[in-house]
Amino acid sequence: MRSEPTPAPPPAEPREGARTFIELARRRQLVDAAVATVNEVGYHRASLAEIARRAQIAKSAVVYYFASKEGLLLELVGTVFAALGESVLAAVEVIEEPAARLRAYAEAYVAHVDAHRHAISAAVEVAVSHRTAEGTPLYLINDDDDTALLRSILRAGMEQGAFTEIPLDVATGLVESVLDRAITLVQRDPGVDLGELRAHVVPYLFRALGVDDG
Amino acid sequence: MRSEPTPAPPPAEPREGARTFIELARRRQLVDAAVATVNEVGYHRASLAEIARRAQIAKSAVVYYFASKEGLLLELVGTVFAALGESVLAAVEVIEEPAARLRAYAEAYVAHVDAHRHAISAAVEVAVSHRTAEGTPLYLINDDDDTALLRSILRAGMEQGAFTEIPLDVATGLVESVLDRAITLVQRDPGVDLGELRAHVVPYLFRALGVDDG
Amino acid sequence: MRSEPTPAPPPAEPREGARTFIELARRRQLVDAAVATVNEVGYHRASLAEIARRAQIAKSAVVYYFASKEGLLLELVGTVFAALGESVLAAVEVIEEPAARLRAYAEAYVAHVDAHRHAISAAVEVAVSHRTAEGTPLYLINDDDDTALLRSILRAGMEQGAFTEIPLDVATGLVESVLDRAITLVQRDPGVDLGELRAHVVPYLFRALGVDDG
Amino acid sequence: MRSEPTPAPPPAEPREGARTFIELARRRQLVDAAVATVNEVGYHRASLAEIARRAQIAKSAVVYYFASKEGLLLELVGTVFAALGESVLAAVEVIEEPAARLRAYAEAYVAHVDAHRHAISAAVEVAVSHRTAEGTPLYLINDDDDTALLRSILRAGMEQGAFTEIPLDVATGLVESVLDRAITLVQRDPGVDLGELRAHVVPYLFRALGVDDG
DNA sequence: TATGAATGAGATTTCATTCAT
DNA sequence: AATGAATGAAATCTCATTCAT
Repeated sequence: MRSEPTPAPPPAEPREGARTFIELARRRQLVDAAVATVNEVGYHRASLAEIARRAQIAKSAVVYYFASKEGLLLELVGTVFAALGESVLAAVEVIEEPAARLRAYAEAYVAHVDAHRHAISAAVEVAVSHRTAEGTPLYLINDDDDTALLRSILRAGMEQGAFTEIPLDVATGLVESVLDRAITLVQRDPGVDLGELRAHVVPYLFRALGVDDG
Repeated sequence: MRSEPTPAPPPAEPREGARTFIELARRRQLVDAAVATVNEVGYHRASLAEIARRAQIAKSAVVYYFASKEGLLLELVGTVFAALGESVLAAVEVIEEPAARLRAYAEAYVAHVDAHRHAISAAVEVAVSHRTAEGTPLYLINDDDDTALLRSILRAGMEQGAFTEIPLDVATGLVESVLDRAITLVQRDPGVDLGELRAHVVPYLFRALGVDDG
Repeated sequence: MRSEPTPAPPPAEPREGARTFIELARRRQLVDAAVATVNEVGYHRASLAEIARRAQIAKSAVVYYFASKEGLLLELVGTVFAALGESVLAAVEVIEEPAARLRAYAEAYVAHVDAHRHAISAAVEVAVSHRTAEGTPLYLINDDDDTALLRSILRAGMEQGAFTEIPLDVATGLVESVLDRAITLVQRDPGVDLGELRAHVVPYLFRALGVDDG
Repeated sequence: MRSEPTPAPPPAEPREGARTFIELARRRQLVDAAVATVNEVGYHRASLAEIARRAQIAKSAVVYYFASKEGLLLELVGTVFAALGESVLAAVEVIEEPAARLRAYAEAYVAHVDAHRHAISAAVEVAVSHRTAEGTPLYLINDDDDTALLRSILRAGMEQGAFTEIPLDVATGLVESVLDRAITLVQRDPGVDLGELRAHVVPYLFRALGVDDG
């Protein structure tokens, strides 16, 4: 009988595109539950069952909203780092002068980590631990995007003579490492007080980069 | 009524204490295989089967020598970080002056990471990803020991006025973060050239700590 | 105490009996989608979701119209084989003489398979693969009905001495097997050309049954 | 530490190559259990759990001996059809003349199906129902191999004028279809008596192929 | 000293079905 | 008339560990 196979229209279940209000709420709720789970039991014990239990929902509902566990984890990592990126961008974009931009960047970065420590901790642990089906770790995906802003600040500063000349990659990496100290601390102790770090990190960076902080 | 002279206890099971030569060789072989496995497939796919296959040994032999998978992983992390500690200690202990000691420490640290990148990468991934039965991550175990030497160098430098005054914890953490940039790099790309980093890391640290490097 | 005139019962649920036009259209649409799905991904991956996606309809609508997945599959198999039966019946019923009836039967059968290969392929795969809740395969249901016409032709032919004497069951089965070669071919390759088979199948059957095809 | 990753030696668990006696026994036992399961509940309800239950073994043991459920099924199909192939080959290879070879082929084929009806039924159902990960049905794999012998017999017979001239593909397919009637019968009723079929199938084929069976 | 065999717990994922709207 | 949301059952597979030898 008439059966001309139609070439598979988009799936009827929630994927991409227009999302219901309730769907968005559920997705947010599940990402939150995933953050909590990773923080409490660690990435590799954060099973769907554990996450679903914290969200008070059935395991299969997680798969209903995200196509797979990996889908949920990628959303977690994506949204958390996107938020961090937006924070620093908002702080930096209104400023012109390189040293001031670097200060704004660093302060916004550490402040954001301080304010969103649970989410950041979880996202970093996932990014470090998770591997895609082909074995690629997440931190290898979109590597440049994340550091592009910092790199551009440092480049401008060196070109204008405001910062000591150091190979751009080295400088970017070292500044990033210093800022990531905040992450390391909240990962080790979610209740840690970042006050002292926040007080000293900008002077430390300024000295390291030879900024004349008169 | 302890009168019957109890016969000497049976020779220790391959656990602690006196270890035969062959046993030590096997343990080293297994740690090597674990390092290779973690580097190739990542911590959370580094199963006993995968490790045993690389060691060309039976899965059950791993348990025979280490009692559990966790035993092997702890040994891996322990030996790798002990070796790093020994490298820096050897480099530092013949020197007196704080700035020179810091230079020696930093150079030895990065050189060791450079030379043992596979082992370091694996150990760090395990330390970050693994959790004990109680859920404790490995990087929380013996945390202070690892930084004690660096902390003492920095303390001395500040007391003598060679380094800028910064809260000791903050300073230690920031220096550590900078040095760990080497680890981040080899984790992202096992073939990376650390030359530029090694050339600039000490000047960077010296500036950051206000060392007068005349 | 039946005194209150009970109001007319609500219009029948979309089950049996009078069916609205839209309902019939939906059912046909869903059967078509099921045929396409089975052909594309095979019976045991032809899930409700997959079928509904091809019909551009919600999964739950399938259940709404057919009560269960099995209902849809039974309808698919039923309608497809009914159509085949009608084709051969129409071809045969205007003819009297056994050999001519057999020729008409065979030609109509293979022609129908040729013309409706997608539907036939799917129906056969479902009939072979599906089991009811009690474990009965579908090809065991209504077995005799399908072969009754062929059997009657052969019986008449043998009684009249037009066909070689063979036990009726054996003869019917062997003729059926030969005709089903057409189905096997379209199942293996939906694009196959049945021309050669159609040219040779009747002579082959006539020889096998000893028909004097002068 | 020393970690030159060795390029993954063969797995330590039972795969290919040298097989223990006990391993061979287990594999045979599991194939038998799979045959029984498929016959009793049908292909697509023949789960690992069901198979393991019949073999009185743990589910995971099935995966221990075959790498996956598919591995077991492929072995089932492979061994069953190999045995059928060997039966007919042994019957045919001592004979020269085409008509006699065809008779031997047909009789051996049906006799083997008769004698191994359970295994054949299960293998056919699996071959029809199973799809590989890419969606290919099993009956599309190695299609030619199975019919090569029959085809060569028919070709020789036609070249020598012993059989009616029919396109080789058509002839081979039709003979196969006729012989497969035996399979259809045992699939429909595992206890069926094939006596009548066996008595009439060769004369039927001989007539169909125009063999002068004086 | 070492291993092959076997297992049980748990992980992800699929899916038909239910139900309120 | 139709659907989105949600679920529970079951399926395959992974894996550390145990044990007799």
